[in-house]
Amino acid sequence: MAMYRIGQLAKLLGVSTDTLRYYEQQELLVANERSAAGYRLYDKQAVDRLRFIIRAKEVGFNLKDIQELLSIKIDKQQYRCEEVKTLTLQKRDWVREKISELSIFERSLTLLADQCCGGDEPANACSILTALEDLDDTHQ
Amino acid sequence: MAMYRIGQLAKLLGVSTDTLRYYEQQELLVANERSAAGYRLYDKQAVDRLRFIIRAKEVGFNLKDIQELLSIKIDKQQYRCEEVKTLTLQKRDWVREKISELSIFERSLTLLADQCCGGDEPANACSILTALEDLDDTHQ
DNA sequence: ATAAACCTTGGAGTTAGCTCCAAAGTCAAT
DNA sequence: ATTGACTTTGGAGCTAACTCCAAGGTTTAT
Repeated sequence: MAMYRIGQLAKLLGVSTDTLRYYEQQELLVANERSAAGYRLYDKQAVDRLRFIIRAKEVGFNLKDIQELLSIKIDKQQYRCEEVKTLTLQKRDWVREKISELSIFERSLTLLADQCCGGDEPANACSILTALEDLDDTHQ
Repeated sequence: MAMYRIGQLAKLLGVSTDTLRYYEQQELLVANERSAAGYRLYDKQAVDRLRFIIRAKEVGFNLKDIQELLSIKIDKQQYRCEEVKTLTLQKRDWVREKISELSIFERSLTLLADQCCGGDEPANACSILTALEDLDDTHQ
């Protein structure tokens, strides 16, 4: 069976060797074997597992979420579809919350920028600074 | 002139005393005076400055941005409206970028959740896990 | 034989914005 | 006189996900 050393696996999936060692420390991906010299050796299954981790990150899960997903994935019998869906929906809700926080920023900043002449003159009466100084209505 | 001690100012604007000391260390808000015993004393101007900081945070500026805004605010003659507007627009663009990154997460997670039955049965063939395992089409 | 490229470990550093702590000094009220 | 609330400082710790480093051992190619 073809085994990968850490650098080969890293290159294959486009992560750093440091990241792989970090994932091992976090118990996300432990090398299944060591060579005589103590080198980490990864098999095909480990490649798949890392691919899973990377995909899960791409859709927005953090490493803690991914740990949970992995333990479900390993012992699917013991878990229900519902749990996986709940995790997914919880993460989606969290993402939605972040988006709406940022949208408030976006609106406020746009409003500020729109009010500002942006001209060459000194910022003495810059409407942005004024809005941030005074009792403001930015949030309405 | 009414001077505030750190705890009073903190309470007045709803931040912690630790935060105020941190802002001092970051040179955002330095107490203009010290009492005989070495207590920080803040005047009305400091209150305004803190209010400015809080408002700027509310619309999405980080402390580094705020430092820049403050130095413009202090010496308005030396700066132009354009610079303030540019800062504001840059921050808005950054916020927009974050939003669109999160929107990709949101779409992917929604797609995954929609495909999943979410039922009581074991997660053996859970469509979410499968999508993350296999060469996937989540991003299309 | 030796250089280049690879691997090991443990631990420190990064970013942002705080938050918490201990030991000590100060102030107001009882 | 003493309690309790307040303040000071310096420094450590927190979160997340790495990233970097040093000192050493291994493998591979020439």
